[in-house]
Amino acid sequence: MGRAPCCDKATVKKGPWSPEEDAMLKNHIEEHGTGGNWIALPHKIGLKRCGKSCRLRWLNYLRPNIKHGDFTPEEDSIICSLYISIGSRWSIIAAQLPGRTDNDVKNYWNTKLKKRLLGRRKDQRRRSQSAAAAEEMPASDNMNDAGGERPLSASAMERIQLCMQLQEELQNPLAMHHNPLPWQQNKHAQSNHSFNSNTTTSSSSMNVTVAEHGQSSSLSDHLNGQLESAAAMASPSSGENSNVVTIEAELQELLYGEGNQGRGGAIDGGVPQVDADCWWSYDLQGKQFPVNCWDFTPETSSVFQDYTSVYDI
DNA sequence: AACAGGCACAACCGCAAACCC
DNA sequence: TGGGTTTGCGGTTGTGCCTGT
Repeated sequence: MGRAPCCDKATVKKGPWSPEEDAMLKNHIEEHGTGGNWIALPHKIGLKRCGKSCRLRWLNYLRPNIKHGDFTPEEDSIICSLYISIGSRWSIIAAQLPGRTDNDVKNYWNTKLKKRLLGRRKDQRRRSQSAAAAEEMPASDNMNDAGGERPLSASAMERIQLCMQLQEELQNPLAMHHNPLPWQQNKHAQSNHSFNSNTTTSSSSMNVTVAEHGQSSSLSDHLNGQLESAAAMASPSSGENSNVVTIEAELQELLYGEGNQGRGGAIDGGVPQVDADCWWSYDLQGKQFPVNCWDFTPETSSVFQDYTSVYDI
């Protein structure tokens, strides 16, 4: 017995929405609301669409106040800083951008921002192919004794890579001249951004504060230490698991860690940083957002080793 | 001019959480 | 409290347009 389908796939229409379908859905929702049941809605108005499809169409396209078109540098900055902080929590990131949907933000990140930040489009393909080839190698070639471990998620890999690049930029600010990070393009913006979620999650009391600060060596030094350790870990002479776990713990602590809350996981040197005492506070009607949301778990350590090798760390 | 590959965006899929009875 | 249903989310895919060769 599998999971029951949410709709009858045989009779449900798929693919792009026609203007007529849009009009039907929009008119109905504007007049009657969703009725609290997306599954029943298409049947009610005679649309041959899955309820989920209707919901998505409404939220991402038909809903009032949806903003289409180019993202502003401020929005770029918000997306980048939040992505580095919390990863691919697109709905949360989108909640900080009035009129933007999670799908919009996700697409924008995947097609533009990511490439702009990483700045290694061509190179990346070659490397990811190498990584893919490496994944296909027998477990004994590719994994440590633990075996059968899950690979890092793509977003975790990206965040590692972004942190790596960030570290490089902090070491050599001039290197950013040709490919500045969005927040660096925006040097003259106000020194503090305070975002309040008041859009799609209007009941949310989530607050994220991102500030720009002057250059400081603390994070740069700290990152240096982490990355040197990572390089040492990746070298053939130091493949012990205990080292790997230590690196992970330190990296995690540096970026998100419990013991680090006093300094708020701050990122200095012109990079948006989250507010000190509670670098990422999230309280949605009493629900606490997990602080350590980077899926960089001890069980992924061997893959981290692979990563450091593939990316020439 | 024709073709191939890249890119951007919309839409779909499957899973897990939330909700309801 | 447990099971079924619905919703929300993130990842992935499909498709049309653009660009380079």
